[in-house]
Amino acid sequence: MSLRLYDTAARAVRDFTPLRAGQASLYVCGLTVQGPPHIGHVRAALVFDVLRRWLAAGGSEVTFVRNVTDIDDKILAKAAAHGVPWWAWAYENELACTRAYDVLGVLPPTYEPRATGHVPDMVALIERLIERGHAYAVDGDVYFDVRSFPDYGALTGQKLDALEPAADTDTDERKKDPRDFALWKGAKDDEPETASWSTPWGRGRPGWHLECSAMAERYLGPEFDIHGGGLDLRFPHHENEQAQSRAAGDGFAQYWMHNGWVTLGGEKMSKSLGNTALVDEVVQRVRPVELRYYLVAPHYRSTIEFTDEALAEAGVAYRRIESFVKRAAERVGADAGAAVLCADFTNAMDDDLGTPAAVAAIHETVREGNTALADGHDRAVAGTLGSVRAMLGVLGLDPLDPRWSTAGGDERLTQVTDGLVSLALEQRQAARSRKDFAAADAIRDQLTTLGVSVEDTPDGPRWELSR
RNA sequence: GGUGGAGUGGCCGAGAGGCGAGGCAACGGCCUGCAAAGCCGUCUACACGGGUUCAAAUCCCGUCUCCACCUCCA
Repeated sequence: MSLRLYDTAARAVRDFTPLRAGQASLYVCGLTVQGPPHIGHVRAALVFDVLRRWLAAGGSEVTFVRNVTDIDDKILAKAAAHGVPWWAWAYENELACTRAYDVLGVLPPTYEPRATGHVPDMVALIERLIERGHAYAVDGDVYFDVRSFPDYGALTGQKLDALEPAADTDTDERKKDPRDFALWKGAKDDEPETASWSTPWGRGRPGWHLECSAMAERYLGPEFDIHGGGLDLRFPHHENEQAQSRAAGDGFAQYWMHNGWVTLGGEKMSKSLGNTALVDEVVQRVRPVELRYYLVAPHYRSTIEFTDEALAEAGVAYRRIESFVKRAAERVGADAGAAVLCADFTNAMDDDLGTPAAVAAIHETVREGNTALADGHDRAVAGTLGSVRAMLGVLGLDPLDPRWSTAGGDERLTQVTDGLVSLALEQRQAARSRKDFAAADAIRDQLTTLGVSVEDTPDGPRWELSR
């Protein structure tokens, strides 16, 4: 089986056939950097990170572009409220987002363009749209003429006349149709000088949707394979992007993918509801790799209801896998065993990124590995270890990846600790061999109190810092 | 009003006409000096009411509940 993906535009799972064989081009809507990222924001990045890794694992050369929206109404408003320049506010939050992505092991995109750096591309696109009769300028604003484009609404199955007229746009009598949306917004007197650029229609700033069309074309060409983003972007954002680009003559995205929500208390995580869990906060409570497992294991199109219990459970499940990988690596070496993906895993991932079944395949291989470990079948241990690590790698969850290394401490201190614990364990082994179990257990209890958990294995005792 | 989703065992979470996903918890067993870890087993669920079918969690009709988008939004 080859890769099949759910295409929002087709409302069906379709075989993925890239425009250019052996290559895949992706454009994903990144964040509007108006505040620090929460779990929901980062889920979107994680979903497409897994897609990108899977495409690469299949041998594709992936070009992955994820934009940063660094100018918009909210950024301007929040920066003003905090008394800082809008560009400083945007950049500060962009850095916070980058840090959150990095903490969770999201690979950097091939390129990460910012809206403010692409005004000339946007102007050129607007000019094309005006020439083709799909846009018109009024008093420094430029609008897309939705009536001029019969396919408007195709992506999400909207009929123009059935759309609920929006209060703010409906009253604007300069527009030909209330649903016409802004390609370009003329500068207003109360907005900072630095937030406008000069254009043939006067000074102003980009409308939200335009940037993605312009940047996707610049980096990926007039048509590309996959466009992704959160569910809420389907309409109007993605609908408008598609309308602009196609009205301008571009083929644009061949597949549209949208990830589901992270909810809290049954509702979409959002600033306005105040029900957000910031990445920085959650990462204080659980290890980032466990948070990643939690967000990657459910199917990307399903809702994740964020609860501490579910998060803790994900941590336990992940540690089961991690524990096998570490014990197996100690036994046969980290790189023993070929990186073979199980057929179940591959089939699951090919079926619209079925991470739940893929994770189940990992757990089953772990069970085989544990059995091999107990039976002392080192070749089987090596085989399952190689396989498990390869599968985890696709999901960005390999515990042996240096990125997850918790070490980072003083190396000399680590050596001393290791020596001291070994010393204690030798004492304990001596007590055990003379059947003085009271003494042996006392040593183990003391170590436990200090946060060192001890377990006896056929290869002797092993220890690690408990969590 | 328009559009699109969801309701699964104690919990998380897949599946989408027949063959008990997987994980967590619980219980029983094996292993262990005792633990821990691990392994084996038990717990047979699909919102409700009808219908189609030899067979329905899965298809059809109806009902209820919840969520999302149509304004900024991952």
